[in-house]
Amino acid sequence: MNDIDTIDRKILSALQQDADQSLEELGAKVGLSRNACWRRVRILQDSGIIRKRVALLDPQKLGLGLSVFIQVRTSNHDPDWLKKFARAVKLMPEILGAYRMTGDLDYLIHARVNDVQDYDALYQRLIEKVDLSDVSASFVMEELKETTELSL
Amino acid sequence: MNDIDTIDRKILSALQQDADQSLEELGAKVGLSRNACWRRVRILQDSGIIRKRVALLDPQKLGLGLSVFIQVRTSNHDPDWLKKFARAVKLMPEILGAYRMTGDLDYLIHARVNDVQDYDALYQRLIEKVDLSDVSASFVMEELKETTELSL
DNA sequence: TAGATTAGTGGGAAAATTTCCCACAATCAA
DNA sequence: TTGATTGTGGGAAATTTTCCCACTAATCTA
Repeated sequence: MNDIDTIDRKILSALQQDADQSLEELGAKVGLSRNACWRRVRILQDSGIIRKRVALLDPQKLGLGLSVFIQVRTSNHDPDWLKKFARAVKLMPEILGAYRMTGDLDYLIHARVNDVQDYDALYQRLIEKVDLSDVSASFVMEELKETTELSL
Repeated sequence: MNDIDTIDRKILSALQQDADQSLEELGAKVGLSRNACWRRVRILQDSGIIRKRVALLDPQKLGLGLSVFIQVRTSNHDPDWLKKFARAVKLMPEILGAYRMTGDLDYLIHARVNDVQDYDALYQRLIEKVDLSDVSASFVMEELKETTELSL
């Protein structure tokens, strides 16, 4: 319920970068004792501001070196179609993000695959599950930035 | 160096969902003893397949409810421009991703801000740092899927 | 201003967890 | 059959978490 202050922001920032620190370390970093720090972290977790802690893997090393954004336009706009589309998207693990957008494109999908062949396979699987009138892909040539850290 | 087997994949999958489990728990989940599991996790970390562990925060609760994709075209293609653009993008914490793309758009930026006003502020800051000939934004109306979990 | 409330501090400590080591068993390839 | 790999379980020191408590400093409220 309560608002976040500067120290909380420091804690969150540190944990966004590395969730493996001990409370001792984290406390030192934000200028708080182990105990005071622990209490704040617990509150941040209970409030849901810290959603969870996860491991981030290296896409290259797992053969997912190709990042692709897929722009989707559809003529079909009934709610049933959307439900089916959402389900399909959730079941395909190569798809990391899927968004309904403003503007001229209807949906934007972010996926990670190994290569163009795999992209094509993904594309085929997708259009066989839901009908899409207009699909176009742009591949990522260079990743200038990619982070999970939110601005605080 | 070595290849990843089914058990490794199970470990990675579990840690992508929740990095807070004890080795005991994790071992039970993947059908391994605490010790065997610990050894594998250490190897996965040392090999860099597990890049790091981080806390994921709730964007809504932090006043970052608006997700936006910014399509950028530029007439300027000299390497100096790119360097400046990359630096600008890295310094702006609202920008979560920035990619050089194939296709008709040159760059794609993913950002999170509070509202349209804040988007505009971000836009102003961006174009004052680097000159962009053609910028257009699409806002996310609905998040069908958003995950950091890579397909294994 | 006095009193109450809200943090923070440091000490303490049980419990849990991590991070190894070891001996031994099972499997597989040379 | 031997050696290499990888598992198991036991053990245990070291570290960390997760509280409690008493006390203090700062702040806000009546």
